[in-house]
Formats: sequence, structure tokens, C-alpha cells
Amino acid sequence: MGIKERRERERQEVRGRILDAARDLFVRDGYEAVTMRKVAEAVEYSPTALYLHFADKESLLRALCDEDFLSLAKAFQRIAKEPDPVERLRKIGHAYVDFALEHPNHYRLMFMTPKPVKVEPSCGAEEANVDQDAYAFLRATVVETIAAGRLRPDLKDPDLVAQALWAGTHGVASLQIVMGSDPNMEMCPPKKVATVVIDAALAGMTASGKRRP
Amino acid sequence: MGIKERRERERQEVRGRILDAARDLFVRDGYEAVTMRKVAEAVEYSPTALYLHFADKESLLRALCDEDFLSLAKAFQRIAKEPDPVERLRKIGHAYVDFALEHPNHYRLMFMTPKPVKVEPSCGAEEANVDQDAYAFLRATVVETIAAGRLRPDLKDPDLVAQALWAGTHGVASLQIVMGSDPNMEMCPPKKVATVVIDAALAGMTASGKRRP
DNA sequence: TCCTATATTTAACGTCGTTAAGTAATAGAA
DNA sequence: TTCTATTACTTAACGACGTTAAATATAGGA
Repeated sequence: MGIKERRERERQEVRGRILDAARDLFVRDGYEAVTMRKVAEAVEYSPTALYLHFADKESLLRALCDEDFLSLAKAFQRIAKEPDPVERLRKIGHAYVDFALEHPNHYRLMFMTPKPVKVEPSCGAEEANVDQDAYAFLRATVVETIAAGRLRPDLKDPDLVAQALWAGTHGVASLQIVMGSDPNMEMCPPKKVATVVIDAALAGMTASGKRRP
Repeated sequence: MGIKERRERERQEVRGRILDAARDLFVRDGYEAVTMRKVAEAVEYSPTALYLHFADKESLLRALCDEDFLSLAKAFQRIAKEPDPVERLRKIGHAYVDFALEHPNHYRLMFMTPKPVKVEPSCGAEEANVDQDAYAFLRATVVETIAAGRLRPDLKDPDLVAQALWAGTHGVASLQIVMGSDPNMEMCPPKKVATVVIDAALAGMTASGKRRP
């Protein structure tokens, strides 16, 4: 009676092929190049067949996006072993910018595209899960930094601090993605900007105001 | 013989009405709500008439955008009277975030939308003009700050510093615009985040590492 | 075999940006 | 005034898009 299971397996297999094709188009040519018709052609189905697996184009791209959130969280996990929490924050910042610069199209979809109001019924990466949620990991590190008394005493809201650090690195990444290819604007190497932002922010936030050790 | 002039005047008048209509739609309903057909309907012309004034939709939106760059530069000009350059940087940062939060749709178009490769033949605000170019104003203030010996001695590239400060504030603004309405993400009040980012960045960059006076 | 559920396609709708061809208005020349 | 050339604008259409409804094929269970 494994026939129901086989059907489901085939179904997921097709779904996976659609996602792969969409990812290919997306990585190569960016958001606006991904059309339902082109994805369908790539997987050799009719355009309408995609709607058997995804409610609409938005859902398809969100599914791609969910995979990327997990991948970012995984990049953060490689930093978890750093013992010093402030150093960990620094490494998180650099890993974040690196991720954005290596996958600019994905980054655009993840963090630079306003999502429609449609409520997502909790996506793949459960919230507040440090292993799967990149923000939760950042926040937990901030909590640890505060607990260790390493931050200025007036900085006691972990979300505020986490979002400030996030904003700094997000600013570097997104500015580079948007302006990096603008001939009218001479942008500095983003990794150098990232270093300045991260170092300055951490120096300005830490209790002693001390610089990088 | 003022007939040629009258024609040109009428032409500019129509162009202005088109821009106004586009701006209305844009402010009210955002980027994707602006369609050539809707703009045309608003000004009571046929859709193709718009192409007598703008090469394509992109050019129309860019023309809107140019006006906003001037308006941002004007907001900065109101800060020029602050004597202390570091304080001026702080005020620039807050003015920037305020501008973004007050005109989120315009901000999206100005700084969050990758521009097509099409080379713009120098838009309305001439470059390197402190009166009309917001970045030039920021950079000039950074130059002044460096000249006054107020920054850490290793921070001597004004573009690097300016872009780091820009990134910080842009991060706050753009993150708020994208994530602010996401029910899955609890964002702190953006003005508070802006204060933390700006104060920390300036504290971490200034020579003495001293906090806000 | 027939029936039913599932998988997939064909055809179509309405919208979009944009272009080509046509038409009305108007200024200057005769 | 009448003719002509330029300018302003519209009508009609193309191709592409996301998406839906209806039709058709496929295959398992009776």
C-alpha cells in the first residue's frame, strides 16, 4: 500500500525540480527574470502545472527564500565556537556581509524586497531557534554580551542592540548591491566599509570603548 | 516670435502634470502601482502620449527620483549651520533616517532599487555640488571632521568614513521599510535604532572614543 | 471492465510596457 | 486664403506576463 507514498514522493520530486529551475534562473538573471513561464519551460511542464505545487509566483520565491534563511543560519553556526561574545559579534557581522555579497540576488529577495502582507504560516526555519534562525543567533549573542557586562550600561535591550548591529551590516551589503554598479557613484570596497562599520559600532557600544584587541 | 517658447512651455506643463500624477500614484500606492496606463488616465491622455515626454517608465520614475534627491539635499542644507562637525554628522544621520521614514516609497526607489545599467547622462543634481548632492555634503562634513583631528588617526579616507556612516543609517531605514510590517519580526522603533547606530558609530570613530557630550 | 481521483494541458482573460501607423491641429510659406 | 510641413496626440496592436476554468489524459481500485 506504499502507493500513496510513492505518489507523494513523485510530487515532492517535481516540486524540487521546479525549485531548482527557479533557483537557476534567479541566481543567473535575478528576480525579474524569473517568470512562471520560463520556469515551466525549464522543467518541461506547462506554466499552469506550477500552480499544482505553489499557490503563486510569490510562494515559489518564498520557498527559495526559506532555503536561504537556513543557509545563512548555517553560516552563523560555524561561528558559534568563538568563545568571546564580542568577537563573535564581529565575526557574525563579517559573515553576514560575505553572505550578502556572495548571493546578491538571494539577499535582495530575503532582505531588500518588501513582502506582501500575506501572513506566512511560520516558514521552514522556526522562530527563536538559534540553530535555524539567524536573527535568534545574533540576539542570543547580544544577550550573552550584555550578561558579560561588556556593553555600555545604557544598552540593555538586546533587540535594540541586535537590530542596530544588523542595520549596520545590512546597510553595507544592501548599499553595495544597489549602488555598486552605478557609474555615477564611487563605492569603496564593501569589505573595507564593513570593517569600519563593525569595528566602530562595537567600539562605540562596548563598555570600555576599547578598540579591537 | 515667442511661439516656439510657448510651445516649449506647454510641453513642460504637460510633462509636469504627468510627473505630478505619477507622484500621486507612487506616494499613495507604491512603486508597483504606478503603471503607464494609470498615469495616463490620471492626466487624461492616452497611454502612448507619455512616451512623448519620457523614454519609458523607468525614465519617468527616475525623473521623480531626481526631484527627491534635491529634496534630501535641501534637508541636509538646514543642518549646515551646526558648527561642530561631529554634531553635524549626527544630525545628518537623523535627518537621513527621518527622510526615509517620511517618504518610504521614494526612498525605496532612490536607494533600494537597483538601477538598470542605462547610463544616466548626469541627472538634475550635479555631482560634487554640496548644495544639491546629499552625498557630497556628507563627504565634505567628514573631510572637515578629519581635518579637525576629531577622528581616529587610522580613519583618513573620507569616502570610506562617509560610506560607513551612510551604510549605518541606510541600514536602519531600509530594514525598517522592508521588515517594519512583517508580523514575524518584532522591529524596535526605528528612531531608537538610529540613535544607537549613529551614536555608537560616531563614538567608535572619534579620536577620543568619547560619547555624546 | 467501469468508475473515480489525480495529474497535466489547452485555451483564455485581463493587465502590462511599448511600438507603428494613422489622424487632428497648427504654424509658416505661397 | 490655400497648401505644406511640423507637431501633438490617438487608435490599434504586439508580445509577455500571472493566473483561472475547463478539458483531457493517466492510473488505481471496484
